[in-house]
Amino acid sequence: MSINFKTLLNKEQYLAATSDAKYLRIIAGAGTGKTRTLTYRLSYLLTRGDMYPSQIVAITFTNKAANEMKERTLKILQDNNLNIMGTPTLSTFHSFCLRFLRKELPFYKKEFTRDFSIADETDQKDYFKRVVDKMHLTVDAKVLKAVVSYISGLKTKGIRPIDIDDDKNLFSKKIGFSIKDFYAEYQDQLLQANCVDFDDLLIFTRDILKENPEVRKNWSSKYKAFMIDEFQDTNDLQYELVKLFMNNETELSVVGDPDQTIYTWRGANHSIITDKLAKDFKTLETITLYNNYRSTQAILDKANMLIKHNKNREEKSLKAASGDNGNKVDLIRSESFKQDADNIAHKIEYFHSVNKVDYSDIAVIMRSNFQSRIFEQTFTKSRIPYILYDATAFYERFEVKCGLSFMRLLVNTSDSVSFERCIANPPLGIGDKTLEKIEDYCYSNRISEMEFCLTKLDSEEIKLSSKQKAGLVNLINAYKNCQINLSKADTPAKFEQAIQTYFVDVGLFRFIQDMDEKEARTTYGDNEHNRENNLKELLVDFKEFIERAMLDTTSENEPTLVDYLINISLTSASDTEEEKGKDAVNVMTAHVSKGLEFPIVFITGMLDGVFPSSHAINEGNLASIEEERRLFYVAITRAKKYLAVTTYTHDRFGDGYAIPSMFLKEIGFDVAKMTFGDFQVKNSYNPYSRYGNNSYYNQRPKSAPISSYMYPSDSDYGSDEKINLTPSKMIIASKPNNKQIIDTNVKYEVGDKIAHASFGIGTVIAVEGNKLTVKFEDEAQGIKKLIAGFKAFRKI
DNA sequence: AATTTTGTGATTTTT
DNA sequence: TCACAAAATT
Repeated sequence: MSINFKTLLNKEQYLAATSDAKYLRIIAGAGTGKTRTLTYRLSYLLTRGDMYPSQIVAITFTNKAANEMKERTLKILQDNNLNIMGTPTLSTFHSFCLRFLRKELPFYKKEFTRDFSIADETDQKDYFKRVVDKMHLTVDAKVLKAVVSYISGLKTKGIRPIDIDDDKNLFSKKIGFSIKDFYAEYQDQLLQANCVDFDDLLIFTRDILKENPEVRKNWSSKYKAFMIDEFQDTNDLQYELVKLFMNNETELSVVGDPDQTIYTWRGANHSIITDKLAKDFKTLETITLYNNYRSTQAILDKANMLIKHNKNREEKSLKAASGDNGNKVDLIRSESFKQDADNIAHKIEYFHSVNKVDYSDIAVIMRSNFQSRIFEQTFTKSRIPYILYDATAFYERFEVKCGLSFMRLLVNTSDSVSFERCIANPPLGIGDKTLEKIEDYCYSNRISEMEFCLTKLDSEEIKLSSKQKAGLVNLINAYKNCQINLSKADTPAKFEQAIQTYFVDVGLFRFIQDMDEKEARTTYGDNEHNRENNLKELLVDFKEFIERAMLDTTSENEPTLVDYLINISLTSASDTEEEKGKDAVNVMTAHVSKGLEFPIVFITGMLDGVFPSSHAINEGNLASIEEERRLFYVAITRAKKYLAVTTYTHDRFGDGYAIPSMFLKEIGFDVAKMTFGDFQVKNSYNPYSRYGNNSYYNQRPKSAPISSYMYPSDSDYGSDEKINLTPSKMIIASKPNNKQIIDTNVKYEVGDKIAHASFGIGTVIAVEGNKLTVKFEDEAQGIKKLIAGFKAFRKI
């Protein structure tokens, strides 16, 4: 049996999936079946038979996308009765580099051990604060914020402290101290803590590959093909990395859509896909997918209308393959953000009860996370189940972070930020002053804070009150006890038990329970044991990880706490895999929505200063607005059958009068004609003024009845309008057992006939060791080189 | 005097 | 939810 690519894909998709071009660029507009093409391309490469699965790398934007592609590809293979030996690597750039560094970092940067931790955003802030202290600087919050964002800007570009010329640096002059020294001190702090941040994962990988030709040679020969998804959001550093991991033999295929570049603030550079790639790889072949299978023409019309306003782009417009115009796109207007949420809830209920639409087929997309709160409240009140794709992910929550800090301390004693968190929550009576003393002592004696506690607590070198000392003694006893328990643990339950005992012993559980109680008294008490439950959830999550790791037969190593901590540090908002069967409305930001699709989509809060964001408006340049426009474009193109955009007349604090987003006018909702009582909305955005002349910052009518600010309504939510919907269900792939035994016993000779999964019947025309040259009966396939022993083909 | 608790006001997007 | 300043506690 073989995969019949031709019947499963359209012409362009087929050409893209089965192309043998060494360098391939696939330009795929929204909804053109990009993921489908990519998974089939991966299946093609896996079964072509000239490389091992382990020699193929597919890079995706999120871990979730990676898992999804893995499942879908395995399903394709399974459906076609194909087995492969081993698995390809599917991961993000960051995870891929992490894998590299876990092997190489301790050898090339000797200060690090294999058990280094990864600093997330919160940790980074703490490290930056330490730098301020260490350098005896007095900087206010604003300046510090500017410094942090300046450094993170440098880091995404791959610029290190040594690359900075301080004399020429204008930023250093502006802030009055050396940014180079500050940045260098930050890196030193991380190094002391045996810790790397997200950007370091990429920078260190690049440096090691660049500085050590033998490492590069070794790693680049490991892989024969790279596939990169969402290539329009790749930055220069990531592109440099790809090239470093490639050699002259390596195949490269990339997929992207320049109109969906939404991460320029993180260095994404879409000229890589539009120009650079063709310059670096002369034989680059390009295939464009233009048939949109996702949305109705009414929705695509809006998307096309919108994106036309971007000057810096190549003309391209989306066409519905179905030819179906579909339902018109609605504009829903309300008086306030509360009413907006009510209206959306109302409409969702209508779809659910009248049109029998599953909640899970509905998405609410917003610009920023702060907009989510009202939907949580409203949906809870209206008993609409929902899943929030939260940026402050589970692992970022205070109580979870505390728990994780205690866990991190177990594997990395140098992690000083975790140490700080541990002695502050629950408080041990050690504050800034005492901590500073301990840190100074540790710094001059070149030991970590935890080592100090474990070995020097009785040495009287630092005066501690009896209470402080008792607290630390209790901590180290629990700590040592936990380490013993962990080393003895051989079942998931015992792993969990060890950590739970630890949490109880250090007083974390008691502390978190007290917090819950206090909060229950001050708030409306809708979340009585929230924090405690989250902490318990962390334990369960850990247990499940160990369980999965123990069942995973592909890994040779025993699962450890280190693996768990490393694994979760790269898990992001879009990765939160809620219970799959749960029928719930999906609430998320436009960024998170990238790559997803839903039959029904509401885009909420189309207001000046919300979408486009006030930041983009304040930056006052065309590029920022164009990026917001692309972001809105991404949001619109998520919708399959029905789309509504919403706006309201009062801003989110309820005290000012909001101006509708400029984008509404651009998609044909003529806001210029809509009056706000005594003034008319003109242009909401003026690229030459810092605060756009008509933005809501400086134009608020002082007093007028709210109702006079209502728009004339053209969208009758809840009416008997007929919506034609055919809810489509995502097919969830089951996990096949992919452990296969390579069949090396079969010997091939010239003249042997073989049957290949993708190419059909062929004849062996040459044998060289385990490499076969096969001529296929299908003229289009021609002659291919295959490796004997692959399950992709067999002797007949 | 050092530390912890309490109140207040502001918040882009994420690997 | 989080940071920061002021008040309360040890």
